[in-house]
Amino acid sequence: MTSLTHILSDIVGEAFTHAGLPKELVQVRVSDRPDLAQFQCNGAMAAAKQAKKNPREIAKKVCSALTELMPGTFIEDLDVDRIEYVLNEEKGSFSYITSDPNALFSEVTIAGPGFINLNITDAYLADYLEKRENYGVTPISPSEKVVLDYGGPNIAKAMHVGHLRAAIIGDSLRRIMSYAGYDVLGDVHMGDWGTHLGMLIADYLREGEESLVLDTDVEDEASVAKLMEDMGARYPKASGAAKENEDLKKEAQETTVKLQNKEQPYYGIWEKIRAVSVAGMKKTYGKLGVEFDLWKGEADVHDYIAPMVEDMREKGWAVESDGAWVVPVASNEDNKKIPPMILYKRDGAVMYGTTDCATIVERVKLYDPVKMVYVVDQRQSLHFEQVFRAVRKADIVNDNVELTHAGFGTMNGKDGKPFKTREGGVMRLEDLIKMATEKAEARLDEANLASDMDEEERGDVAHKVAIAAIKFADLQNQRQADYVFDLDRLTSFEGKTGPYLLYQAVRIKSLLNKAKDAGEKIDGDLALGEGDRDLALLLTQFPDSLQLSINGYAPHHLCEYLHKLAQGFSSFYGNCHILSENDESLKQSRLQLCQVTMNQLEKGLELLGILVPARM
RNA sequence: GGUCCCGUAGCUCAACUGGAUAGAGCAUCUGCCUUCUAAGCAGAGGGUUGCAGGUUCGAGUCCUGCCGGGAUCGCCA
Repeated sequence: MTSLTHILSDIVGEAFTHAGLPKELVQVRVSDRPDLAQFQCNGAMAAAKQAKKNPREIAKKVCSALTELMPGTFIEDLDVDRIEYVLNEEKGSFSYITSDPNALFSEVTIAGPGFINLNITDAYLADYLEKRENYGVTPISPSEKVVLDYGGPNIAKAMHVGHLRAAIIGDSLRRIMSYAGYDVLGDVHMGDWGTHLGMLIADYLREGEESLVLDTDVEDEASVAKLMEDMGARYPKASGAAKENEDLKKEAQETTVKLQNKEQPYYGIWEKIRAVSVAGMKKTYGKLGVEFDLWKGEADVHDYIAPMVEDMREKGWAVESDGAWVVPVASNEDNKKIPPMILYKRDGAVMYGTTDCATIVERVKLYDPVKMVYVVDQRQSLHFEQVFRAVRKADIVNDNVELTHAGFGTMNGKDGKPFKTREGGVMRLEDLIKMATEKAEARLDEANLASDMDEEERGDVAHKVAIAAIKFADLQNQRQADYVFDLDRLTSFEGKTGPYLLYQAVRIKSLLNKAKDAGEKIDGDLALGEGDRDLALLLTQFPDSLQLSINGYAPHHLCEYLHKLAQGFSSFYGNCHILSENDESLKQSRLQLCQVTMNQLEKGLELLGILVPARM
């Protein structure tokens, strides 16, 4: 990224080197005291700590070095001692101020225990914004292959709100990383090979109702929905029965083993169940606007399992234990108990750890990624710890490949317990989207905004608003922490919400359209004044928010930034004349600022998986 | 019981990994639609960051001990 803070960090870093200080300590960032400065660098204090010296003295040396490095930046050479004497009374700290329009810094100040505060000139700020391509986002080079795993819905089950977070966070990370130059493959990685299917297939066969499955037409939406409905009702019944009855449980386990051995008729029924489920899943993910590059499942790696386990046995990594085949992954250095990872259960069936390992085998073979990232519920952290240890132990991946479980917190209800509907069940994703869409439609009608829209546009706008509300409400939360699922919040359109961001983008669109209708070209230079500076400064922070999001697999940083930007624009919009501005060059400059803001908002929202309607 | 995570405004959440005066939204209150979309703007009130110590120029953030909540601990995923 060549964000403004990176450029400033490089410059101040040079000054550090010049002053004989380690430049790694330099990280210029947006000041958290905007009343004092635009940017700050805390490196002098860190350097002082290392060298056991006075941080203000260090900061002075850095400022002197800055002057030497950038003659012309300052009106005259920085005589630190004199300036301190001169300006001390004025500002309570010493600083250097220039009015040179070609300068980069307009003010450099040392404050408090040793903060180096930096202000840049409006001219440099304008120049930066005009010349930066992609808003300062520079794609990594060379590109790196990344596999992102963020699906995980089980086939034969309706998708519910529990699948929301993985989908939304993962899809956003896919978009963000892709934009930042990574070669990303998003994999839905469905649960299609587990015991729940043995249970379900056994139930169909016992009841003699397998034709319900086999006669379903994958092409026909109603037919698909009907089977999904049937399976959705059947599974809890079968699962409950198996818990009560040992024979049924055994039957389900045996069926699972037969299925995993691809025996008929089990495998044939399964194939149909999977095809139907995928059709249903694609529809739901489609409504959410969540996309995948790979529609793979656990079953797809089945053929990798036997050779993988064989290899592990030969090399002694896999051992027999209580009738099962396991990989011991505990280590002496552990201060916690890590159970061995089970490859084959006593009954011969595989577990999801087995398929997860085999999936890594396949991913290495087919894609050879440098990162594999799992966006999966935090509660599975032990599982991933086991899997990662097992594949490293067995040399399936080498040490420079990153394996990350980017876990997310549980979605709780208002009572602090995992979210349940009033009926005690889980809320379906389809129902959630429907509720939000209806609410958005009502809002359109209420504001009389849709009166001149046709039915299609009205539906499209309502859908975009609904998805924006749901996604933004989720994405703005820090990934790791549990959070409260609040239907009112998820379908709220005011305040810090997705629709608020859409609204700001739409207002700019509308304004720019008006400008174009009036014959404006929107290609003028930026000439920043008092009213424009805050917005312009905000616009430089986009790449930083992306970088933070990538580093932490945490899209909420981007959300935070976009919300600030939208607020900044809204404030600008309320306080400044744009189309009605009499000063022609100022008008042009402001239109330009609007254009950049709009582009960035729209791009940023797109990276969150949110689309902006033409109007709302 | 072992291990791990969490505790920030009435509520829901941030705080760029140790920085300055802890920020947003909702809710409450006060203004603003006769100029570009009021899904908006300007402003007010609201905090002992669970408690008690410690580390240092400096702690919501790090270390210790409590209190409270949650997750997880071999044949489910």
